[in-house]
Amino acid sequence: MRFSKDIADLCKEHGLRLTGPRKVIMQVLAESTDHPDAVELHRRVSEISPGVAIATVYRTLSLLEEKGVLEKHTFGDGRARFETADQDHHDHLINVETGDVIEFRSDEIERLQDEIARQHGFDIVSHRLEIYVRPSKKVRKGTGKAP
Amino acid sequence: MRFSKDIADLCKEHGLRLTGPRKVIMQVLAESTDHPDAVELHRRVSEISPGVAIATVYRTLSLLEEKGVLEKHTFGDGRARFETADQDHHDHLINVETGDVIEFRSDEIERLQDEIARQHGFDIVSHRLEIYVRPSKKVRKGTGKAP
DNA sequence: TTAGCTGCAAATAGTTTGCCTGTAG
DNA sequence: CTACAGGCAAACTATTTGCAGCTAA
Repeated sequence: MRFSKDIADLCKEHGLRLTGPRKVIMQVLAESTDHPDAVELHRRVSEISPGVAIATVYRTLSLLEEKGVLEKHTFGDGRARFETADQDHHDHLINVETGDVIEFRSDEIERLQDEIARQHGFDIVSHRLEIYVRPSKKVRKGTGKAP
Repeated sequence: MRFSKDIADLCKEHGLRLTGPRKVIMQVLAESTDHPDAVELHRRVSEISPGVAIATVYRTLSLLEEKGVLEKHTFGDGRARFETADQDHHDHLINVETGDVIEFRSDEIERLQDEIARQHGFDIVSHRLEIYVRPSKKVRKGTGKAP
């Protein structure tokens, strides 16, 4: 997960104090390649800095969401997951067998959504498209997914 | 919300006993035009039959979901909402100002999703598309949405 | 009769909050 | 110095479960 700028700068820009817990939490987020939920994030943070309370993780996450730095997602399983909001918009492909989340983007789908909203007399505020998938049964060379 | 068949038949078909609480819960579901969550459903059920426990509502809902009669949705707000699974597939347009949920379907979007999954070497298990919208600012006759 | 239901209350899981101490700026 | 943060534990919300009595088939 990549932040648009340096952690210190991000805090400064949004009027947040650069504290120890915050540094660690944002550091762990920055180094995550997946979409961890708050509990998992806290677990990772605790490995580096055992004293950090999970309440602090939640407070930091909602603060960052409020500031528009992070986006919250809920992939159907009750828990909230986060990712940086500064990058290009994308949707998600969720592998139901492994839980892996793959990002993708389709301008054509975006355009169709816009059209549908307009047809109903609405403007789009945001949207969420999640495709739950499993590896294709058909053997095809190049998937790199040998069982 | 319309069930594919009579409540009694549905129960029989899935080997479920047609009990008082179940009758009321399914009745209320059948008469709902919105997508109530378990707590709201329990509230409505209680108006008709005050003794029904919310645990029974949850148990009935997950039982019906398990049997494929209902589909569970989570529109970002922690709570699970349900709708009948027998009808044609559709996606949701959520009016963020009123909370109203409007159903729609776009074969073209469906087709594109399929294409994307295939490109990544996956088969679609299911998907979820939610477009969060607000009434268009542009005045257009015929929307029937006078503020 | 009896496996399947139910109500009740207690248990979970995820998340939020109050309070009082700690510290970045 | 002091307003913002953090730790801790209690509070909350949504949902699940154990148990003992009830009932549809």
